[in-house]
Amino acid sequence: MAVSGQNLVKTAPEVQSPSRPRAKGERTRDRILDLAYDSVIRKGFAATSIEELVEAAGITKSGFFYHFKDKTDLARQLIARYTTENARFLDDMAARARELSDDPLHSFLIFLKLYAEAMESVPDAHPGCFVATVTFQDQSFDREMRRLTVDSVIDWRERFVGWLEEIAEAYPPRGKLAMTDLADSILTFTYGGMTLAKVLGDNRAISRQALMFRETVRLYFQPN
Amino acid sequence: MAVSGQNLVKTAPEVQSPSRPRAKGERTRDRILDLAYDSVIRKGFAATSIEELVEAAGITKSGFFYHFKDKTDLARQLIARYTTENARFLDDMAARARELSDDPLHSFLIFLKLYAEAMESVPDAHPGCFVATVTFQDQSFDREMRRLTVDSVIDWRERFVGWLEEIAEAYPPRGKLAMTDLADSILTFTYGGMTLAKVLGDNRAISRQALMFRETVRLYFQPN
DNA sequence: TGTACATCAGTGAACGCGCGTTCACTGATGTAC
DNA sequence: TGTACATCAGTGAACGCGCGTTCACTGATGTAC
Repeated sequence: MAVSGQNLVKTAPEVQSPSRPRAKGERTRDRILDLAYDSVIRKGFAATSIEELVEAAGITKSGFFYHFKDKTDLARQLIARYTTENARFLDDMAARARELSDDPLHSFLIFLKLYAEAMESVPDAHPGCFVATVTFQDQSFDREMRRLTVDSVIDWRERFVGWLEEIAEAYPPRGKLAMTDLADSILTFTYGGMTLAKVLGDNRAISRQALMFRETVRLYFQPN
Repeated sequence: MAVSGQNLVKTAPEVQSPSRPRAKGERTRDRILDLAYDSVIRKGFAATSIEELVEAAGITKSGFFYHFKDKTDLARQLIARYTTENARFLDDMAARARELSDDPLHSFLIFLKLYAEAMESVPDAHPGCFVATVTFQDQSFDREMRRLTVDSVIDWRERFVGWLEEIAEAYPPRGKLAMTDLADSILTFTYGGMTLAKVLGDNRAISRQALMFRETVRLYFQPN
């Protein structure tokens, strides 16, 4: 209980004495990151002002600059934090799905079901949403940040491709689709579903698309 | 040749004497809209400054305010123009596809092929990209503008739903997917493909996803 | 156990710059008589 | 055919406000001896 209840995200590489109660400054910084996350999801990074963040966090503007070198540094830390969190999110889900079935196709279908459920309850809370929002909106980010997001996307694409190839070996596919394109579909319906959700004000758009893709996979690999 | 070679987009409801050479002011305004379109696609609306637009257009900032009441008015005119253009774009494509086959499924597959081709050559030039970018990025837009985009999205969703239902009547579908979800997929892979294209720097992302969806449709309705 | 110093986590005031917006004014073109 | 006036399509200068950033300073907590 001492350690496990703590914050899930650990950005700073400071490793010493992990059981010690977290410093005050670290909590403030995390609070700012939380607030920034919400605001960026809703309005984008450029429209998120430092002023509104510090007001909500209950400190002054100069307090912000104690924790972050400049606004770009905030972006950097946000991206680092949420690419990590996104990886863990998908990782956990994939692991659970794999546990529930030894068959690659079945576990993949379970994974998509879990994914759809997660998207239905709190679509905005999905850390991938943050990554999508940011990459979509800001060209002003430097190479380092772009690499972080690109790497995380490519990383996941490859893991899905591997999974799909495993499936294709056990279940001969009906068509000649490239597994890469199939894997990309997961990213595509997530990002596209977010947009649709925003446009239509329909929170369930992502999960509906997830279930649709699930049907596609099922039909594509299922023996007649 | 006199009329047909003119600008395709007609925003102003001024109908009198259409064969008269266009006024100087109208050309300037259109030039600004063109420049704004490119910039919004690349950087978003908030990051598009009036200053850069007028410099590129070769006029002064006050000249801008002769043509547009304020910056919001620019957004309004852009949205009006590109929802119209997007409708025409899809309309033409659907009509051509329908001409090439009487069968609803076949013509739909042709439509998706044409769509994929169009996305491959110039993905950014697709007016739908503008609509997506704008709705995704700016919450600050007023009800009138949101309605314009929402209406155009819903309008197209319904047309696709109708088409798909027509197909489902002729070709009994393999599963129990809602036609609405299938229709939404077209929007989803377009928007999601744009994001993917931006993240990976891969222009062909949308067309690859379009062809994947085409396979899905083919498999879903094709008699065994 | 007390004192000296260092670090932490900020405060408060000011600055400067970009950017949207306004306002008075202007040369060129169009229209009425 | 010329004159008077109106509209078009802008110019140029100035304003104000938000917002990111800086800088000198400060109370509280931690550490060395």
